[in-house]
Amino acid sequence: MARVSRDEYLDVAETLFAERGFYGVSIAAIAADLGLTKQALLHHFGSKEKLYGEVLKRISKDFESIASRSGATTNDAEAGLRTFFRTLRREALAQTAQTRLLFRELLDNNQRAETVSAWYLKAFLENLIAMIQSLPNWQDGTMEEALTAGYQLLGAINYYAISKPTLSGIFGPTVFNKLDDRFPDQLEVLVDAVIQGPPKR
Amino acid sequence: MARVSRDEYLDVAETLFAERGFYGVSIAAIAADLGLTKQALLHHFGSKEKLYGEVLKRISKDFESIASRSGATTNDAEAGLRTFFRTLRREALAQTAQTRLLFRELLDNNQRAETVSAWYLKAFLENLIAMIQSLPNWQDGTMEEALTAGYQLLGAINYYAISKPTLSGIFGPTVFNKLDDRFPDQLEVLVDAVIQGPPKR
DNA sequence: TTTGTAACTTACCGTATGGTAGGTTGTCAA
DNA sequence: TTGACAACCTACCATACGGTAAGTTACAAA
Repeated sequence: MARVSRDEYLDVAETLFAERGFYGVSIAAIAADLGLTKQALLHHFGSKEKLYGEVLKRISKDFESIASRSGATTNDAEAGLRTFFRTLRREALAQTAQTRLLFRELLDNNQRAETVSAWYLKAFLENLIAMIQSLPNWQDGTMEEALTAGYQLLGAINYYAISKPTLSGIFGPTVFNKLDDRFPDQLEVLVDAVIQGPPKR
Repeated sequence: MARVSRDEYLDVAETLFAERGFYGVSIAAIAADLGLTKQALLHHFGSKEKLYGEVLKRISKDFESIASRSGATTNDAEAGLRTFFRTLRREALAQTAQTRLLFRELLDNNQRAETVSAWYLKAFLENLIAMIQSLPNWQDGTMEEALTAGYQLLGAINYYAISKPTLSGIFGPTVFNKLDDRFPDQLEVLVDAVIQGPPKR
């Protein structure tokens, strides 16, 4: 693999899959974006499904490194969690193609079996659970409560990350920029609320 | 339109579009699920795009009625907001096909222009902004801050609503049921945090 | 009893798709 | 200098797709 690097192939494929979904993109379209014929792509990756799988694998690796970089470094659990979600938000907004693609994966899941992303997601979520349960106020919180709390924050971040085109379309780019500006502080409010501990019964 | 009712057509189309996306479903597949040929579908709806549009229109109507039913009935803003999100959560989990389809719409948006959903979404979000800004502690909060806060809560709810297959797959249905059980209380924690007012600067 | 019409059907058609077969070309180690 | 191989290419194929055309059937109003 030489004239065009492997990462370039995957970059283009990732962007297009993220934008239009697996069925919405033809290998010919991806190849055309690279200035190649579709047979070049098939030569390198064997099939469309395998190419898609490679894209997912790479995202999975990227995510692992983000998770490990931002988590567990400090022994102050509260600060660690705050940093974790701050990093996650930054990354989700910076890598929108990846975020979109993972969303599609979440939506399709049941269809294309043997989902690559499920495996890394499991590790990711287990790490998140551990971080929350190590908070001072969460000592008697169950694992399910911790996951629920963490997952709600993930949703808040990711949902917003994929909504840029829609929100910009509805309210205009000026308003959207202000949203971007306010987002971190508002997120901090929710993270703080989680840090207070699980809901009382 | 008689032997099969219009709503049945739309039910099946909605389910399949939600499950596999616009490009992932053929009109022949939808027709087969109804025990018809694809030409019957084309006869009624003209084209695949128009059928899809009809599905979106119906969802849009459903959502409007939910929004109007659950909002603004009371003059206690706090209680109103709590009810609003509680209803939203219940509805998102009950109508997963609709939730999934709207998610896909959010992801595709830029592609198929003239998005039907954007219009109803605008009204929906403006209503949400108004509800938050009418909270006692939000009197000096900007519209962008209110939207950010509301959108984060929407994200928390919707993201979870489409994650059932994945979470069940990763942690098993038993754990997932516990999550379902804990979700409302944890959501209340976040709603409470929002009710406290916008983040201080 | 006829006539109109809605709800379908079978028979096609052009196009796009994923994938195969079999070259051609450039590079680089032996 | 040659041989091998990776990185492409053109040509082709079977299938599936969205959509059109031209019926057929059932039924209800005139």
